[in-house]
Amino acid sequence: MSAESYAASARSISERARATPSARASSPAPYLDSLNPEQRRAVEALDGPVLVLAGAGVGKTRVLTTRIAHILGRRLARGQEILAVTFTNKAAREMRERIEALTGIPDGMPWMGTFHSIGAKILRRHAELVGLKPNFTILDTDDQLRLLKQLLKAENIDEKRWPARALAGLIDDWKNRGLTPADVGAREAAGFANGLAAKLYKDYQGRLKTLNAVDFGDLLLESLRLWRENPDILAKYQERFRYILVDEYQDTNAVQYLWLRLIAQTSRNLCCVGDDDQSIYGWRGAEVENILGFERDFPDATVIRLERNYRSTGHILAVAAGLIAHNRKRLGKTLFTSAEPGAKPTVRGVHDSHQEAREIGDEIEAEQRRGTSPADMAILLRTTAQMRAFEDRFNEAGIPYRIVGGPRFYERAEIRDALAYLRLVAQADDDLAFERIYNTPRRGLGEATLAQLHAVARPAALSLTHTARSLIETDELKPKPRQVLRDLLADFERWRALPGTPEDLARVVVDESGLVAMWTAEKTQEANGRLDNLKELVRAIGEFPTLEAFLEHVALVTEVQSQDSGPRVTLMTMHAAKGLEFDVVFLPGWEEGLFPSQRALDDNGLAGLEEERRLAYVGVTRARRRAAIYFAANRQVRGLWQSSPPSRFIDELPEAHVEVIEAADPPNYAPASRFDEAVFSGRRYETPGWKRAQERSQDAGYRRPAPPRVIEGRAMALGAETSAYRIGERVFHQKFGPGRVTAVDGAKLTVDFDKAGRKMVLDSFISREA
DNA sequence: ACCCTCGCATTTTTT
DNA sequence: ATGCGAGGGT
Repeated sequence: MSAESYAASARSISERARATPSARASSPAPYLDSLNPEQRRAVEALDGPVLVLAGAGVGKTRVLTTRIAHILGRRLARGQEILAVTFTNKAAREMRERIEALTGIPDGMPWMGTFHSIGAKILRRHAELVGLKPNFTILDTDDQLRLLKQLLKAENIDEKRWPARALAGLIDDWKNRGLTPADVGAREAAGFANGLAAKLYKDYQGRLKTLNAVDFGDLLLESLRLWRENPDILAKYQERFRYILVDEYQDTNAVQYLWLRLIAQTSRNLCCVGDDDQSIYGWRGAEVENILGFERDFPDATVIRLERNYRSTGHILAVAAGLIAHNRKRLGKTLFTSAEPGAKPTVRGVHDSHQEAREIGDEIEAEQRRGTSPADMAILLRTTAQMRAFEDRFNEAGIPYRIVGGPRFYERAEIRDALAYLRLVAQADDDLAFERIYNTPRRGLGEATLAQLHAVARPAALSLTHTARSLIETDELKPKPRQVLRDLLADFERWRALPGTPEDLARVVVDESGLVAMWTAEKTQEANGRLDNLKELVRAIGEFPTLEAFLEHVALVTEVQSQDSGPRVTLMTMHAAKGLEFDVVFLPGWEEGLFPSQRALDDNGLAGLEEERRLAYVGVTRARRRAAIYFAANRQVRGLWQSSPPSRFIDELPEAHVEVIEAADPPNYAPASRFDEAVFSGRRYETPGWKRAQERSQDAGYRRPAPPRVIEGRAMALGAETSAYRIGERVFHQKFGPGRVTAVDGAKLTVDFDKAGRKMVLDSFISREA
């Protein structure tokens, strides 16, 4: 039985009667003509499982959107019968827009979205079946951590030794792998708090249920459980989704894989698009192996490779290919292009992160003079911490920039406070929201009052709001907190009864809650920004029909669409850049320890290194016509200056396609001569010659690089054999002022300060008295 | 209850 | 550098 007829047999006669004739009658679609043969095959292979291996820049999104348009155009399914999952909201939005443009139908694809948003949608429909109410709250990381901290405290576990963050990571990992508390064995849990982790996980899930809440992982795990435990409901969804498309398939984790396999069982019309070379989310549970699993689970799958690159010029592509060829674990794809070779990607060593920012700023200005719009340029970084240097420099130089990712709007304290108020308006039983704001702004309610509330609420399994309502009618509470609490509850009652739009409500709540007054009172630059953010929040709510819709959006969508004011250079992490492209791409920070990240290497060895290399591949392949790589000899990390050798990835680039830019003038050696050695180590890449470098990287493997040498600050000071200071010498300390050395113990000095008396200090904080 | 200071760890990356 | 929790003073 073919997949199509199998699917068809599950549909009603009238449905089939309606769909069939017009499907055959539709005219050859003009949108197919502009596709290359492979793309066209990927679009037209509608029957049965399809795996599309799509390299960078091969028109992947185009294939996905055209495929959907094709399904719709041939009337094989209606929009609501197509399930299309992406990983990011950005990708979902883009695909939605492109399909609307192709079909002219707005909102035609209700089941297009991220795994998480679709999971949430399904879960809300059948919440009772997994022990939730339909209006359940989706916890963010912050709520989650606070909850876990409470649990750790309850178990008397030392939070210093076993941080809540680590437990959150563990639970997240289990959920990504599809493990419920019952599935977590002793061995799995042994690594945390002497095996208590399994119990904590169980307690955590219990608390979530009482709170009528889920976390991110639950959106998938619980919808999977829902399907598994309710075959009738599963069957409905299996019949509904006649076509399933998955973007960025290489990033799926175990649950997502099971989820897809289950829902696609009936129609078998599952089309997964992915690129093993761009798998960069292993750290959050993604399993590239799912690509291999696809062919195992669907042996009849059609596999289509898209290898013609339309994005980058020849040299850029060659550099990317040469780099990724160092990975062993690949399915192997060869990208090619008929575009011009173009300019060779450049490699440039600089003295430090400041020079790096300055040079790139200058290059951006030069490009602008040549007619490149700032909007067509991007700086792609390994970590968000690297952004600071560029922001500072660009502000100085007046270069317009925007940050994608970075500190998220909805995670800012002032926004989360306001959101907590709104959550409580929407749902009085949201205890985590209650705990967040019951004393924000300060209103004289403290630990003691909260403890009293908990003492009553816990055993009775009642919410804090509910408990507070009854407690204020008794004499349990002291008069003052009692009155304050009464007022607070009255505020919420009033707000809940308020007529008007969600935006009106938000404006009133933000104002009457005292949040605006709280920040206005601060009168700092920062507080002003926070007030602006609150205004922005109110404005954002205006775009939603109901408060509930807005809160759902906030939980699932992390970024906020910034109103564009002119073209800007984009500043973002390489992770955030996946799927995007720019004319000119700057890639700073290619240093050992930073990129590849030491952490990735330490935690995951060769696999970690290969993932880092894929990230480098993603970075380079974002560029259409120019890629510029930089490494700095010196970089400030957590306040300390560190010196690192250039990234091994630089030595792995194919020499013939790279232009090495030698510093015209030796870098500026200021401020002190002790940087000299580090500066020269930055030039190492030119000396040994590319050949040796290539050979070295051939036998691949994971070499542990020399750890970064800290050349200023504590680490060095502690390691120093003897101090440069002598007993009796006059010295000056930033905080304690002038004094005289009375004893030397390695780097530790005992100093009699003129004002502060005798102190033990480190010599690195001391200078000779002027 | 609130404020301040100090010591300490911390940070890759995101739905 | 920054941010959090602990501890002590008001």
